[in-house]
Amino acid sequence: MTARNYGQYCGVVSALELVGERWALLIVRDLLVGPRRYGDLKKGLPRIPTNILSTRLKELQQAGVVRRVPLAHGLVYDLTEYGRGLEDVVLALGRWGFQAMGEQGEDEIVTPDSMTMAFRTAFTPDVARSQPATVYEVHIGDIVLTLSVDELGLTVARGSTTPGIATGGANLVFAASPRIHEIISGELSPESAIAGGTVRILDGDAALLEQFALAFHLEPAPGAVRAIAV
Amino acid sequence: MTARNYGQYCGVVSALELVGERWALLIVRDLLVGPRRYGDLKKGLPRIPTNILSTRLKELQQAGVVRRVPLAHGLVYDLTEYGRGLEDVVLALGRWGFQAMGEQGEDEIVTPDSMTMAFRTAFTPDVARSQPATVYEVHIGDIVLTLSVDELGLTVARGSTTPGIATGGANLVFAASPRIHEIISGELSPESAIAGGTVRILDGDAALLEQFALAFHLEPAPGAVRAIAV
DNA sequence: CGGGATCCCTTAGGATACTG
DNA sequence: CAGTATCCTAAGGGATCCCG
Repeated sequence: MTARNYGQYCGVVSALELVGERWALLIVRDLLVGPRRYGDLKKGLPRIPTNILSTRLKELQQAGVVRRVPLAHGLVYDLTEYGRGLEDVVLALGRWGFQAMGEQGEDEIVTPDSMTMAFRTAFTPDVARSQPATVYEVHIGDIVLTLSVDELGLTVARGSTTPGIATGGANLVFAASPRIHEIISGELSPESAIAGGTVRILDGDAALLEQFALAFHLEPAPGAVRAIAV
Repeated sequence: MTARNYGQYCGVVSALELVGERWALLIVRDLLVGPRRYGDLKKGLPRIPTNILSTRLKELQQAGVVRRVPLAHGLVYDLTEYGRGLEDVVLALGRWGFQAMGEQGEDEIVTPDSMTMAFRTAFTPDVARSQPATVYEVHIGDIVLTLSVDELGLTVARGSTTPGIATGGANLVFAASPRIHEIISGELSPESAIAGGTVRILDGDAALLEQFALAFHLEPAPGAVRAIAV
């Protein structure tokens, strides 16, 4: 344990000693969406070995980042207020990492929680404030997220808000491939996304996709590496 | 290599695959201060094994984060523009980790580069804008940093700007222990810091320490864990 | 079935020595 | 000074098993 300390009196080092181990920040990423059971976390991070998930959760508890909350039956893990302070870190990482995502790999999955945090990352409140309040229902594979944008900001909920009638709550319902990435980066315009089949409008006003592209936008950094050599 | 991939199409994952390995972000932290030679990096990160430093630098180059720059004699490592985009990540980590720093440990060192980034983290431009332009010269152990604050922001330089006459450039010159941490967190007021010996005014107007404490401030988060059990 | 604990094996990473 | 080359420990990966 002594050998694995960085040995510096520094904020960055303190942070890395608490959440710098493998998988730790991905657990935090999912918990930023909401409290999760052990099994939820495992489902959201399929490649994590169960012993690692177990030890990370213990470490995060000891660090005061995560808390076990007993439930009616079972229990959930939840971020403490202190742990919630990691949102800035996760969003900053997501923003920077967005540039290097490139195309979706064969073995790369997309999860509801990672998509939720991705939309939170891409959301630009300043732009959204000048828009009318809008509800988007986005389908990506079998993931359904409802994005509610208003002057207060963004709320992401899992599933459709109106399970019966599609247009009950959402102003725009659309299905997208993970190439929605290119809409958010601005590489693909909303029109050509619809034309090219990346986006399929299921209900509502297709013109709202323009508004969506403005509210959810991440500038690609110059010099970003698109393809990592393997 | 396949086993060490997180296997998710997600910005946070992409970022962690590029800079999430041990020591990587600390190398980036130091390079954010300026280009550094291999030996400089080693000096700034005394606990890093040389083979790890070597492989990290190669990985960071391949990721497009770091670039080798040949010099008149020798060479330096420098961040690419893309790598410089990690500043937000490092500052967010530093801000969050600041809460958990507590007292300086026996085996914990402070380096010029980590202090430089710490001041950049604690700097609050909004407050500083309402202050007159000021130059602080801070001595911490044998580290000397010159902090120039004006309406454009903060510039941190190593050493004294005026090697001959102490007051030539700096409005306030003071020596501080690493407990300067408590001034930045607000736990220790400037007056009591001087009274208690945490800060020793070497030159200039002692009242400027109040202004310093306002310009460099990090709010401690509630629920932060101060002492990590070992 | 949720919530882990245990096992074994591979490999990253720590310590040190050595070289162009 | 700027890195390789070793050797070795311990963290992480993968599968399986356990317990209420």
